Amino acid sequence: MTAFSVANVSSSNQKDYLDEWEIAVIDLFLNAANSFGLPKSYGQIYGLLFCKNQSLSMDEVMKLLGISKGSASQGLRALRQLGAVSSVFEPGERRERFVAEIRLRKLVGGFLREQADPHLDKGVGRLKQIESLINDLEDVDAHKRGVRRHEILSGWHRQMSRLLPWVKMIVGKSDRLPKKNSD
Amino acid sequence: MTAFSVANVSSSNQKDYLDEWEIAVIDLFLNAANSFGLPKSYGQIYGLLFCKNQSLSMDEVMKLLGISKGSASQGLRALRQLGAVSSVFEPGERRERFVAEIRLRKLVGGFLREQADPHLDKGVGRLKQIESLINDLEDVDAHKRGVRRHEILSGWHRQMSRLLPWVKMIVGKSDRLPKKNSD
DNA sequence: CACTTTGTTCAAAAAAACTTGAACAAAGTA
DNA sequence: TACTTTGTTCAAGTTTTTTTGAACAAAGTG
Repeated sequence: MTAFSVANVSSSNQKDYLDEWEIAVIDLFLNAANSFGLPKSYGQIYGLLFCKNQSLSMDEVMKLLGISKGSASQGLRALRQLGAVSSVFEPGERRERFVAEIRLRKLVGGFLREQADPHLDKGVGRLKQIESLINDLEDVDAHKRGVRRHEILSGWHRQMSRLLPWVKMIVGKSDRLPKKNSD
Repeated sequence: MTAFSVANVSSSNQKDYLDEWEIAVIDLFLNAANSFGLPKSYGQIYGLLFCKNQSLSMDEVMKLLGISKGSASQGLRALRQLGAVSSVFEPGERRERFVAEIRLRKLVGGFLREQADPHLDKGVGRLKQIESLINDLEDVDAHKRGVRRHEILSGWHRQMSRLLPWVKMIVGKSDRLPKKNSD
């Protein structure tokens, strides 16, 4: 399981199996993706790229993780959209290759931009719609209750909007560790 | 749809249908629950309680939302566990009644406590396991790569741990709006 | 052009998550 | 004790989400 891992190298200087620790890391990201509401395969793909210190092609991702073409294609696209993965074109290589973004600030920023911001934006419209429904109420007490609820929701909305910039800010501080020689 | 809503009051001084704005608010929370990774029915239940200015029994929740006993029971339990709902016993009433927690600070705090904290805690163990797998590596370069990855993950873990207290703090500021007379 | 490689799409299959309701438990009442 | 009300549990059913893989498109090559 440990020992000289010399055999089993493919033509592209790349093992065709995963080390135990890599499997553990991939599983970590699988779970993380899950709890962020992303498909497991996205987590697996990100985890795999995170482990490697060189770019991988979609084909290699498929084979190493044992997932289908469709999953790999869609997962890589979504991860790129989130800013969690970027594609590189090695000179003289025809196919696209992928690397993981490892700056937490970028990962969090991308996630918030793609997931949180749209929700807050939709929230504005929803609140307006609710407000107008409440204004149609004729019963005075019912109206007052509605107005109060709308105020609370608006307050929450404002607070969440104020929170996000802070999150991006705080996560940004002291991101990378002091760079070691490796990589 | 608007007009004098006087008829249709049940024995407990409680309408047995929902106003349009209430339906809209419930739908808002349904969507919100969804994007926080909670079942839709939890969002509906919370939304319903949020709209009302008096406590509701499980039975009323079931009937107003048209959901099953099982969903209502499980949803209310989970929401109470999250601190989003609390139960009250009206004097002389035999059954439990429920009210929504509307302080954002409490809601966020409960969510983080129940969802984020456990993940961070599990993370500690996972990181240790990964570390030990990496220490088993014999190849020097593979080991260095592993160590580097472990360092990165540990850094992320530390950052997320630092972030949570800030979130609770920031959301706490200027929570409630200046209290109006209603309610 | 014919052929290969690379990547996308999407309908159908599989898996996961959620909801239901009947059986059960607990506790109050007569 | 027998009956009622209130609430829980969980296997089975339903819905939603995710994955698969075959068909297709795009682009390079000889």
